Amino acid sequence: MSVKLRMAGHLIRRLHQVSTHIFTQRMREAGFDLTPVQFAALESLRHNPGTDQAGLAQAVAKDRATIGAVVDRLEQKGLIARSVSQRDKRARVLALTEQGQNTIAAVLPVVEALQRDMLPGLSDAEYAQFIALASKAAEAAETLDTGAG
Amino acid sequence: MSVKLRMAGHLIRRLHQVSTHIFTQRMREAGFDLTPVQFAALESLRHNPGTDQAGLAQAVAKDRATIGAVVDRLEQKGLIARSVSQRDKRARVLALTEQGQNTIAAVLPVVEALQRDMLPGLSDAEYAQFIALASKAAEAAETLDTGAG
DNA sequence: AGAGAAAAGTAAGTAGACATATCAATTCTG
DNA sequence: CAGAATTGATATGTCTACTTACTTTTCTCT
Repeated sequence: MSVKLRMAGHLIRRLHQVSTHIFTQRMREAGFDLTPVQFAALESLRHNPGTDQAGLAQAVAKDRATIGAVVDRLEQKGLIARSVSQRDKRARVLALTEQGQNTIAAVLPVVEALQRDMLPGLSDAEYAQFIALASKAAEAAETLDTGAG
Repeated sequence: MSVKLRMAGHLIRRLHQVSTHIFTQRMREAGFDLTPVQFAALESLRHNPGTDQAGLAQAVAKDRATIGAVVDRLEQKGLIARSVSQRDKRARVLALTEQGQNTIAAVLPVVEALQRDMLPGLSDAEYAQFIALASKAAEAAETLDTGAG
């Protein structure tokens, strides 16, 4: 067994790559042009309309600069609206447009359906276990303040 | 429980982020300037000197274009040597320089030591289980030809 | 041997990801 | 209330990552 197959970091990078690949592929097949992060942003705004970019960044665990660029593209696609906040002129209030709402509604089942395929070769029990372990680790990391801020 | 916490893709992205963050941080603390992928490339070349860029790309599961850029930077840092292959003038033969060998030797224990911290909040048994499940999924994905080629 | 397919590397373009610095606005503190 | 610290957003730079297109070289098959 090579070194890389023992390395948590390498395995995680590999899984990340696979999941991104599957996401992009299925999305294109379904006739949509959304990246994983763009989807995450839309999904987050669906539940929390009216947040600003910093809030969105925190919600999807990315930094402000990254989310700024993501928001630019989503705005250009007409999926979200960006406006200056009244109470804080620094902040940009975000919300889904009608087209954005339609898109997320249409796309959600596709995304739910592909989750399972991101971890091929695992039984249902193993899949559930993986999700449980990953959740536990991710939450612990969040507590340790490790990651994007 | 929010949607994103059920989503395999989101969890994997989050773990990827945490692992990259820890890697970069510890590396810098140890006085080195190596990214995860640069490390993976060096580690691969240590075991397989004389491969070309396409071979390296396959070994670390990235595409040729990405590895080309990574190799550029490693060459500039003086860690690897790149030369035109005699038997195939298209190919670039790669090998660690002496500095590259010293670097990977010095860095390996640091990297081994931080693997565990990439998955915080997991017991030793859970960590082992995660590695096993991730390996299984990654290998299955490889078989399905999903990912970079 | 010669034509066509395949492969190695590179270039250009897009997107994510983050650090750092900067600017403007807001909040905290003395 | 004035100055300081903080925060929201953006700009810049670096690195990863992949696609598509292109050149050069090699391989294959007739």
